[in-house]
Amino acid sequence: MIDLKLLQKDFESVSAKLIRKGVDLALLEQLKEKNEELKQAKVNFETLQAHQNAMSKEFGIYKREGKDISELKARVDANKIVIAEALDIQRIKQEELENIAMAIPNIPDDDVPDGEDEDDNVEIKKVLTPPSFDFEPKEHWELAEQNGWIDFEDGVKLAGSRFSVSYGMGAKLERALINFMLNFNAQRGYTEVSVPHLVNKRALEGTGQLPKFADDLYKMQGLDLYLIPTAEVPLTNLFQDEIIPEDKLPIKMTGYTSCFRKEAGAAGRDTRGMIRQHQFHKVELVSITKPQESDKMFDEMVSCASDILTALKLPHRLVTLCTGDLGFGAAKTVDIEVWLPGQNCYREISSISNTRDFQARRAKIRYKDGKKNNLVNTLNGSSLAVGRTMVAIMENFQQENGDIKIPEVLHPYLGM
RNA sequence: GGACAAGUGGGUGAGUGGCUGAAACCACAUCCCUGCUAAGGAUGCGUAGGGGUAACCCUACCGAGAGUUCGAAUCUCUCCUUGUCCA
Repeated sequence: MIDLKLLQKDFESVSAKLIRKGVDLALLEQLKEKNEELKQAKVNFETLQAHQNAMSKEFGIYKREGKDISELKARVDANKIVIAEALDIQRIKQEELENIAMAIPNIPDDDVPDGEDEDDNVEIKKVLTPPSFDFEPKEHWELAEQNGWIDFEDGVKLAGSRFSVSYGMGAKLERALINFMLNFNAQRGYTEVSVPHLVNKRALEGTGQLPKFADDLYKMQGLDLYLIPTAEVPLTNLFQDEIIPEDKLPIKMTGYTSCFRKEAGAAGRDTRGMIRQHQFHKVELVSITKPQESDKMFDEMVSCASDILTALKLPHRLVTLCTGDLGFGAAKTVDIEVWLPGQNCYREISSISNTRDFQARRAKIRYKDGKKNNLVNTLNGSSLAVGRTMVAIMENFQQENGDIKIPEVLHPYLGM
């Protein structure tokens, strides 16, 4: 959630920044107005309540002194009705405000480039050179089927389209990649955490998936439980409502989970293969820092993800997302795109975001800054999406006969 | 799944209707004192929101929500969590 105080105080600059991200000015003006109205309603209610409390105190004194209370009671009773009304108004205002505020995205950082969509993202650098082939490189689904690694039909049989089943070396490679990535992250100081794959509504509100993106989530029927779309949700919400001692910061976590996404609105995109699945494996990084340290942490996380690809000898590039492509909760995002020879293009394999205090405000994650409690900054990033890493390995290391060379760093994990 | 019990501030823990935002102790912070030795003393110490230049004042919060009452940590109901016993 954005800082309503800041919006109130500095409407011009906050709204200008949000307009860059495509937020309607009228909506922001409405938000500001609602905020004022709520404040008014609160002051009104609290004044009445204070009056009521004072009278109730008198009551005690009257009783002790044996005085007649009927006149006082009449006054108190009358006030009660007024209070109830004032409280109702306050509640309605509160609800109206929240409905708007929870749907406003994060304020983009000043150095985020303007743009409409992914075409306007800005490349930071390329790492490693894409391989050249003296034959026509195949796409991963062809290689996956030819090697017997992945069966897409079996996924359909069990669940439906956009599910797949891995076999033999395909399944082993998944497991090897997860282990390799977790160990890699651990070496960089990230504590491995194993979390539930189901979370409640509060957690999803905390990280910003709800209320706005309910259609992308799988919900358990009749229960307040959702399948997680990313480990970012449970990892970040581990600290929901917590006041973290200053010396515990920064907190660096890594975790592997399956991720579940309905992919609503993605119809027709990447329907073949395993680029876009309803269920996929991902190793995630989540960090919690003081505000002044989050930029440094952000760079560190980008490097961590990039270095994993380098260790796997996979060519990739780093791009800064433009305002139009930036996610709901992110102030800044760097995507890592891996080279896919079969598709002859770079495709997203990791996304690292600094949400600043956007999630912290929603999830009430704070730290003690000397005497005061301050909101922390939360960051998250994939390191990496396992399925897409498999795709990259297949396409980059394919031989003319369809065989695939396994990257050396994975050999120990595969008993090779 | 059933029965019973419990859920209070960083921790332990008191508190069964008003003088309790909450005793006491511990921890913590600042200051003071001191050669009789892991000492003593003073003060401070929850969170969120709002008002005031400020001293300060107001509102809410004792697992969550609803209710009774002029007034609830304290009574009632529902839910959640934990513990113990049973299946």
